[in-house]
Amino acid sequence: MKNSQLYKGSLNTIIMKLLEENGKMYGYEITQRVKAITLGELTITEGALYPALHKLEAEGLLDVEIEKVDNRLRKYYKLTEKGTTETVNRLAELEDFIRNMQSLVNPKLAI
Amino acid sequence: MKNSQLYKGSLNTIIMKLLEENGKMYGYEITQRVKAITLGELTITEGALYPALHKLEAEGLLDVEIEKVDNRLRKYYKLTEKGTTETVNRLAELEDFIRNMQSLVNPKLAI
DNA sequence: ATATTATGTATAAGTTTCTTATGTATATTT
DNA sequence: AAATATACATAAGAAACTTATACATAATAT
Repeated sequence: MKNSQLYKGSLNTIIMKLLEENGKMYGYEITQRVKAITLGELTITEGALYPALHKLEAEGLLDVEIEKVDNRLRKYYKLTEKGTTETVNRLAELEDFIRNMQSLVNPKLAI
Repeated sequence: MKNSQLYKGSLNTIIMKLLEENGKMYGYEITQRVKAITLGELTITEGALYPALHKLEAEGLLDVEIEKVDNRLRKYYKLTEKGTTETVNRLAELEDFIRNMQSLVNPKLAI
C-alpha cells in the first residue's frame, strides 16, 4: 500500500525466491511471509499478487495444486523445472541490480 | 534497453542522487554517467529520462537552466530546496528497499 | 565527399506492473 | 451479532517504462 515505487518490478523475483526456499506456498501465505520478513514494511496486495501468480503459471514457471483445508480453498504454487532455472537468473539480476544501485548512491563504497 | 524490470521505479531516485552529488547536470550527461558507473549494465533511454526530468521539474523538485555549448542546446537541471529535502527521503527509502530485498533473498545475512 | 556515430532534446503509442476498489466465501474472535 | 482473519479473484485506472520516431549539430570513419 504505502510501498515506495522502488518495489515495482520486484514482485516476481520475490515470489520465485520464496518458492525456491519453501518448496510450495499459497498466495495468502506469501503475503504474510513477506510482511513478516520485512517487519511490516512491504505489504503485497491481492490485486498485485494473484495476477502475478497466474502469469508465472501461464509462462510455465509455476505449477499449481489445489487443496482444501478447514473447508477453505488453497492454491499451492511451486516452481517448475523451468521456473527453478529462471529463478537462478532472476536472483543474479537482483544482485546486479542491488550492486548497481549501491554504486550509484554510495560511490565511496562501490565494490 | 536490456535492463531488468527491477530498475522500474528507481529512475527518479537515481536522477536526484546524481544531481545532489554533482550540483547540476544535463540529460545526456546523466545517461552517460549512469552507464559509466554501472559499467554499461544500466542504460537509461531518452524515452524514460526526458519525461522523468520534466515531471520532477513540474513537481518543483528540479530547476532548469538552458545553455548553448558548441552551438548545441543543453538543459542543466539542479535540485530545488524542496528537491534537496525530498532527495534525503528518497535515499532513505532506497536504503530500506535494498535492506528488505536482501532480507527476502538472503535470510541468513539479514541484519 | 559522404555516411555513420556521437551529442543533445523531445514526444507519441503501446506495454507492463502496479493500486484501488469490489466481489465471493468460510472460520474465528470480539 | 459484528468484526476480523483467512483465502481466492478480477476490473478499472494510474504510473513508469519501452520502442519508435523526430529534429538538429559536431565529429569521425570510409
